Amino acid sequence: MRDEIARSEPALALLRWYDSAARVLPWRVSPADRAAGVRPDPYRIWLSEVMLQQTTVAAVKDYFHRFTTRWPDVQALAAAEDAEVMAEWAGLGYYARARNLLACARQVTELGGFPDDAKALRALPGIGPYTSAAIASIVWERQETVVDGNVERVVSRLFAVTEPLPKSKPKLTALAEILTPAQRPGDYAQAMMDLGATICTPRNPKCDACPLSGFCQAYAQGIAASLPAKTPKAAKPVRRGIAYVALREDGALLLETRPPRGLLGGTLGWPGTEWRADWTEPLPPAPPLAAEWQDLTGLVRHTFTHFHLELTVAISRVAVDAQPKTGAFHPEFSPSALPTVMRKIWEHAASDPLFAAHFPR
DNA sequence: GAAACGTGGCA
DNA sequence: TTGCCAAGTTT
Repeated sequence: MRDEIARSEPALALLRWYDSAARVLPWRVSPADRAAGVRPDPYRIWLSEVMLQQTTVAAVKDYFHRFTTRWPDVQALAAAEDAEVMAEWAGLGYYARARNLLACARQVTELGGFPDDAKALRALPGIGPYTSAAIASIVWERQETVVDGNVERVVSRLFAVTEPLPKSKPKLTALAEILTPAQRPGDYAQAMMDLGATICTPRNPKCDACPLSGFCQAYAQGIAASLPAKTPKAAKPVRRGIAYVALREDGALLLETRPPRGLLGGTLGWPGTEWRADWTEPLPPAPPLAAEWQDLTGLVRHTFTHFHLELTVAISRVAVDAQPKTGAFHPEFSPSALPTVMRKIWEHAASDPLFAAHFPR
């Protein structure tokens, strides 16, 4: 029991800090409102947590607003078309999240609501160890421990864990679980993440302003900024390919929905060659229809998680009766419905005189 | 366990 | 310009 109390000291200090310093976020219930009995909306917490996976708060905010405006509850989202959700997600990245989001919404609707424990949440598509703990603690006040990048950083510093990630992950998780209080586990989880985002930052941590500095072994040793250590990542290879942008005489553009799995799975894009690292000169063309293709000067560059991409863009204007081998002509087209790499290709093509008349900038 | 999976901001 | 980093999950 004495150990329990001792362990809870950092948690209590953190919660005191959170009560006065909690960030205001569109999906969050303030600590004061939470204390008054306001329960967060599981739909909004779930949606925000999925959007926030490997993604900054700044990048998420507009998407969260558009999603909740268009689909105010999980039943509305469950009834949406796949293509509508993919288009609304376009630009946010990690598109498996959008596919799993919709699958999850449909399962939850079938179940009649979100499960109220971590294990059942964990069984849903797109919900892993982190997200299940986040929803269970924040929404349902379960004593579950969230372990995200923030928590890994905070805990590795508190206990001066010098072993590099990802090998140290089990140790960090165990330490984080010890810290988690039985009271206010949801506010505690959010406080840990706020602390990591605003005070215990990756670079130049603000230890002078940290409510936990008195408990922090890395601070005491003067090594906070160097933690957590991480195993170096492999260098990114370069892949190359050709993208084809066909403009029909009536203004329609040739697009295809990519296969439902893998890179950019289920998103809209321009037809093209494969993106290969073992390219030969010149790259064998693979146009989606027979036409006079004009190679644009310059390259479209884009970097994914594990490779750099350099694309040549070929454009053509085709007759209204043109029959593509792949994809379909879209009379209505918005660049915002494209993932970023495809939007870059569009920007490149639209700047060419052949297209510029149709799409004044 | 390792690799695949996006994007934008920052030093 | 380049590499690191952000509220991870799936296979």
